[in-house]
Amino acid sequence: MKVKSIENPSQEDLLNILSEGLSSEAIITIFAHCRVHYDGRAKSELGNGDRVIIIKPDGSFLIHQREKREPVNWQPPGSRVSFQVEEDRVRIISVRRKPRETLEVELLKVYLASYLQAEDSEELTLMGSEAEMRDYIFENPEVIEEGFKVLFKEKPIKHGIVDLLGRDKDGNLVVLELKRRRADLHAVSQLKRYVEDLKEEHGNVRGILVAPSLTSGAKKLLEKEGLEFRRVKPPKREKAQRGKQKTLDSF
Amino acid sequence: MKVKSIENPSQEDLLNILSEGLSSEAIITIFAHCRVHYDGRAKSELGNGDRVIIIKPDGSFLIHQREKREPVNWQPPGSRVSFQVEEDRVRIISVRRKPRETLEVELLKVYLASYLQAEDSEELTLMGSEAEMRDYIFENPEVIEEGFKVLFKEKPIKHGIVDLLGRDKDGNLVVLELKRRRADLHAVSQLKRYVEDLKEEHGNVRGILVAPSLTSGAKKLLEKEGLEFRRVKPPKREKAQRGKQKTLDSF
DNA sequence: GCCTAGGTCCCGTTA
DNA sequence: TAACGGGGCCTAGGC
Repeated sequence: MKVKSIENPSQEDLLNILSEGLSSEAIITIFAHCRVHYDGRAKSELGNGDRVIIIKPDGSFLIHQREKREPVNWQPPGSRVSFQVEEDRVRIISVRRKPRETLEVELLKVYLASYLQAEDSEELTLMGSEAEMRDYIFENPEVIEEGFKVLFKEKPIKHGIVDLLGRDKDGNLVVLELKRRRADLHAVSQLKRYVEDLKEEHGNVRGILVAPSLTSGAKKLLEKEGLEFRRVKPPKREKAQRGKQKTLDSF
Repeated sequence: MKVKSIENPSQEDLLNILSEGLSSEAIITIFAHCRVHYDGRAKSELGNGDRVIIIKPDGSFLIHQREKREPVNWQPPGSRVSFQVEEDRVRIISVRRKPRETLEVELLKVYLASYLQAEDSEELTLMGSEAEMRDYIFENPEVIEEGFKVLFKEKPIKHGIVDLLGRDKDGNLVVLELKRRRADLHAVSQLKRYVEDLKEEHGNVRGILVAPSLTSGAKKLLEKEGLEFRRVKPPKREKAQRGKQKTLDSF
């Protein structure tokens, strides 16, 4: 039986769903009027209301209100679930170690208890990421400028990791910072950090921000710092297997 | 009737749940074997598998696999849901405008269709945020150092917005960058940007990173740049109503 | 485990 | 609306 659900379950029904769901590695979903307490990296309280609660077999724990994409409270994968039974109510507790965090849901009224023994071996294939942009430029360095050659992908330097490092036709070192979406002040600061880092050991170093567009503030700071911009949109292409080759030569 | 659920629903049952759920502003939850297509800021494909699908009345749309805290596919609040009926299957489509994004779920087999007319007026109260840290320092500037005085909270400068701006006992301008958790390279770059910005118009400017700890790389860069560190942990205290007072004086 | 950085980030706030 | 920065961010990839 792949799925099980009980509307307005008795306490016994609820405990059965929870035990069976947990032991069979199912995804458990509960509709309930509840209250939530969290303490860990931060601390929170949520008063009584109707929510959707999801417990996954990897320990992920989600509590959703009727709005927003984000769960109002949660626990990340690896957390351990248990439950406490009191006279008239059930408490679900999830504990994470390192950092220590506890999430406690007090179930005041359960409208629906259910689980699904999900079989799913598929993984998402995503197109249009920064990683694809990087591979695209690696293979087509001329989209940056004529004569540009890539030396390194994901190259660790003194303070950080550069997306792409290469040389222009005049032999200058060139740092590329890629953004899949509109680049902001943060992106410029990041690029500036890399350029200053490399300038300490090499002569002239150019920094180019590569993105579909720039925020107004990013443009101002970029120009003030003598950095450059190239407009490139992330390609939405099927990805072939990407080789791990990272270096062409010492520089 | 606050909740409704049907196991292994017929196509008619399923369409009823969807229509009723959407029109009554309920949270809809479906257990289904499905396939998913997304196109928008990026593009993705997800092959057949069992998932939990949640549709909220604000347009939020979540598709969860059996692992991870994050939905494998989603649509943010404000998206518009519709469905298409074919001979043997139902397709749920969610469209967002600005940017244009579409999410399409092909339901191959539905194990459970349900909705909850959730009533919930409670909001989360969170303790231990950076905002609380800021207020704490604003009220207790001596935790930074003896003689330190705050001038501005959340002060916009030329390139960015400074968390706290003040003066030390010698009259030097002091920029504080706060982090509620261990500060990294990014935080140092951010602080450096603010300090360089203010140095252009004021004489000596000190930059202090205020956080519970530092990453190794952040420490190295901080020292190299002549910036400082103060160890402060975010307070987990109940928040009173926070005044909006931001400035004490021109500087 | 720590560090570094991306994300279809989401989200709130402000000009 | 765009811009800016926080987040209990989460997640992936190195080391």
